[in-house]
Amino acid sequence: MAKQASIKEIAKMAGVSPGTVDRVLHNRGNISEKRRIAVEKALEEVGYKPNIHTSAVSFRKAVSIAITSPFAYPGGYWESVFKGFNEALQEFADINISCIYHCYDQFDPESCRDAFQAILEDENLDAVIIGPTFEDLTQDLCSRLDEKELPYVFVDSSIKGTEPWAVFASDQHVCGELVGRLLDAQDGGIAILSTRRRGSKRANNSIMREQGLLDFLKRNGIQTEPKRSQFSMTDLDLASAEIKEFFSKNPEIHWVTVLNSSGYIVADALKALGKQDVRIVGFDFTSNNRRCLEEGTIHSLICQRPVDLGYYAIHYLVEHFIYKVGKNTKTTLIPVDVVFKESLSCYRESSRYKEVSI
Amino acid sequence: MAKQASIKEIAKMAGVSPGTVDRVLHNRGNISEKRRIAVEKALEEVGYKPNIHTSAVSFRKAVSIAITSPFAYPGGYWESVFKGFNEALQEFADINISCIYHCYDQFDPESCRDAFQAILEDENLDAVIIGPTFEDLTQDLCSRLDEKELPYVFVDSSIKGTEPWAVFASDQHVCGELVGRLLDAQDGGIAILSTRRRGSKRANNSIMREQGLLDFLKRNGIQTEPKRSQFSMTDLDLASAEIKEFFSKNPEIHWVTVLNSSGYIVADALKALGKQDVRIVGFDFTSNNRRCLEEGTIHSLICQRPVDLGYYAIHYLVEHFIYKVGKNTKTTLIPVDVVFKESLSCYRESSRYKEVSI
DNA sequence: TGTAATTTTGTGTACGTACACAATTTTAAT
DNA sequence: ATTAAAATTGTGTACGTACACAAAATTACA
Repeated sequence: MAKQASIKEIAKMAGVSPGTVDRVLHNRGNISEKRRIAVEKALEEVGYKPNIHTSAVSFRKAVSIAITSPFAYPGGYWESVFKGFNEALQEFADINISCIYHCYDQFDPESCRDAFQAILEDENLDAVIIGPTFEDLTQDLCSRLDEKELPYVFVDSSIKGTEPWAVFASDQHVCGELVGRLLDAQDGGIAILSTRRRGSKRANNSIMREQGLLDFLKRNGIQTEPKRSQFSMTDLDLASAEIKEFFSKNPEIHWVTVLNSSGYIVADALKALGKQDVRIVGFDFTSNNRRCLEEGTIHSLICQRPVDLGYYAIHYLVEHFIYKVGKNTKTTLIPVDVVFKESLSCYRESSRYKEVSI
Repeated sequence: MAKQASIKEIAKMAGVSPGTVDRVLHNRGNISEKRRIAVEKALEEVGYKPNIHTSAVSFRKAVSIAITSPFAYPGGYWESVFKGFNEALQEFADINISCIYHCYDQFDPESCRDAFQAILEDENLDAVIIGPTFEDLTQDLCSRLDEKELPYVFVDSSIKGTEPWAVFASDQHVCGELVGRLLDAQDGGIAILSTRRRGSKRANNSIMREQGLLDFLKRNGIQTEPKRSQFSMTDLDLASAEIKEFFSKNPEIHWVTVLNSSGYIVADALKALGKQDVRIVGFDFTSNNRRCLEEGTIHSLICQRPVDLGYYAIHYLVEHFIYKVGKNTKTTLIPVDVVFKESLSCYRESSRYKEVSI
């Protein structure tokens, strides 16, 4: 644990003043070639790293971050992402950060357009966090942000044709393969049930999950195509009827997955029918899914650590503001968890673990 | 995001000097009742929280931490814990921390005694991190540390009859239940294989895991007791022979668990035999187990996030030194992960996620 | 060569906390 | 009431970085 060299020491080594070192560090220009090289040599020599604490102390600017994502419903996926935002903001309570939320209805492109417009009209922003849904709208937003040279990061998924500063997301193909592993199904008995979309395109995550599942089945010698069906996600009675009809028409189905957070709707419908010979693998640690896991009507949940997505997005931006690091696009792959009834009690959906009194 | 009040502002509110506020904050004494109450009222009123960054900057003491645990073998469990120590130390590179390792042979009480003795003789320590094995020796060490008023924390498991400042561990009973869930076995075909111990008592973690598994089986109506057998963990040829004999004598066994990190030994033995009709559920993301998961000879691994154990232990101590928080024993329950072949690629054994260039 | 403009470099202060030390007030003892 | 001792309170400086501003050096131009 050798003590870190300070700017002062670097200055002494290079035979310049601390101010000059600072100019090199922050590319502030107005510096002679000779000294710049001397300073860079000294920095290199001792492997200089700024002291995060004093950097943070000296960082007196206020930071304004806009956040746009689908609306966060209580107990839902995006609420967890928001929880992550707040956890990070709490950790950075010493720094003056203001977040402005511009949420949209993930089934209504118009509401998304409005949200993005509001962001583009805000002249006071330092960065944007995007939980994307509509590809074209998001591409448009991003190219405008590029013009304004405003950094933006994606959470949950990324959109092609954009230049984000960072992406925080899980590998959805792996999620799909895990579905296959967890269903542990025999040939011919598998169904993929999904929520009916009103007009809008199918979510990219869900497409990649399906591909992962199909690849798994192929690799493991399961030939029969999974059966597919849809159910309503707005009218629960209708959904229940649709699900009932599907299973009465397809009694050979014993393994089911729903590739978004709506697995609980199928679980509840089957529970009402008293049908217990179907294994359901669902997605996301939402309150409804949690309940079904507890009840035993959902076999397992594939979870994406949404809290971490939010936490790391804020963390990344703040660190980059403090350190004044330039753009260097990175994708952070967040691990995927498998949660069973048995591990419900110890699964903590927090970027920092909870403490328990003993 | 209301700006945090500073000590100066608190002082103004209470009509005292900043030094007086500091004395209240750190219980330095020598303060009149009247002012103490005034300051406490002001602190309460604004919900004062120290600025972690300036606290860290002002913290100029050197900290010395002793770490005692079983030896860390390459690719093994404790190596990951050590990785966590180093990750935290890197994060706190600004602070002058020195760690002294006193590792012992987890099968040799004498070596443990020596390690503990060395810790007790070190007059320069500020805290101790203990990865415990031998109950009686650890109890003895802890009571000596209590006498010296040295803080100590446990990682991996805790020892009863001690007064640690913190514990970082996973719920082993849950781990055992997960084994049951993952084996997904039928009555009568289950075996618990374990490594033969030379003299020493059985590890507490392993006992609790077994209890969790038995509880799961009972709850799920599996009546037959699992078969048990032991194999050598030092002589791999002997182990292989023992495992071969067990399975030839018990052909009905199709579901096997090894309740410590040695699952790969069984997996390799069965692979050599060409026996593929046995599902193995193992423990810990060690390099050997990882390989077997990849090969498909181990079905799934229950993993304890050892990196997090190390990371949080250091983190806890440093934060407590900086904040000068008093003893307030807490147990932090680290979640348990289930890793399959499919999720191998995205499982990151790090407290801070890795970045990937896109 | 002298002067102004420009570039380069150095200096000083702020951030909020911790703590040593100085200054002041209170208490005790005569 | 006086003085010493003790208790209380206030002041000042350090930590390492960031950045505004002052100072110095260099260049441009007459």
